[in-house]
Amino acid sequence: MDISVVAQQSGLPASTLRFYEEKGLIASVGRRGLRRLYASGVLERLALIALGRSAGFSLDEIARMFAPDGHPRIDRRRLADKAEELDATIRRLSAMRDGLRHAAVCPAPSHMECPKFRRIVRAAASGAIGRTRRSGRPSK
Amino acid sequence: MDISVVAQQSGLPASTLRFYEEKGLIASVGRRGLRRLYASGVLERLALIALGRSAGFSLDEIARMFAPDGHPRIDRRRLADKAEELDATIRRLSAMRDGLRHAAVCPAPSHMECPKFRRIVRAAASGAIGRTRRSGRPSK
DNA sequence: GTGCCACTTCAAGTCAACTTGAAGTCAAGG
DNA sequence: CCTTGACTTCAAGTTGACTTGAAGTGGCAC
Repeated sequence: MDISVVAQQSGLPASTLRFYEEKGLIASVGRRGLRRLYASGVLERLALIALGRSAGFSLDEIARMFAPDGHPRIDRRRLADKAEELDATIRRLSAMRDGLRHAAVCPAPSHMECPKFRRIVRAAASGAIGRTRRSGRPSK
Repeated sequence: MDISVVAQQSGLPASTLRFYEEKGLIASVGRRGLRRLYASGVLERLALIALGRSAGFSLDEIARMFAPDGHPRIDRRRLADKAEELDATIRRLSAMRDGLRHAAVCPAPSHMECPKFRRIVRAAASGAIGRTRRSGRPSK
């Protein structure tokens, strides 16, 4: 398969595929002239990479999850750890969501006069809610 | 208050406070020589900023939430929207967490032989689980 | 009065995951 | 055979939220 085909099938831009190859995340099976040729298995590989990204692994971490032979060698322990991590994030975000929802309908004239709002402000300040790189689309 | 006091009380490095001031997120009440002096209210302000960050607002978005007079003018609609956004993220991460948990204990000899695992791989690939900037500490 | 050192400014660096641009190559259709 | 344009490489740029470094300043304990 040509890079454009893989791009089309995977939904990733060709530049990303080249970038992933440079990073060792995927490999081409050869060249036709200068042009990369990919085996169809690369699509499953890309799906695994997408999965890892969704789960919050960095590209470097994902790269380390493939054995040198190219087969995924996924440490079950790491998965469980990441699940725990996700769970903590979920709890944090849930608290946040509930706080925002309350603030959105709170009848207090100013947010700072609402005890509930002040409580989540304190929680955020104390780091109980915690510093985070965010999820979701950058909202405008 | 001296910048070092604010740093100490807020847990933020002085460099971050200067950066926030430059961005217009906080303001000093004056100077003693070159040194910034902060009113104690800056701590509440920083708490609000921390809250906004936790909720996934960018610094620019947060800056826009303060009226020119310095008072928070938080649009309830934006809060509700952000809560919705968080909720979507939470659902996504929950699916991910469950998938990871299963994979961590799955008895299949290789992950790719487990139907459940293959299902979440497909979900990730199709973008149903979705692209994201991540939460939580960069794991080593 | 004087020396120390916490403060100051400003430019540049960092990190992750890509994207963009310029300049070059070459397989394939006409 | 020759043009076309999708590919190639490599370097540099992007974004957001800061951090770091160099060089300078001045408040305050002595």
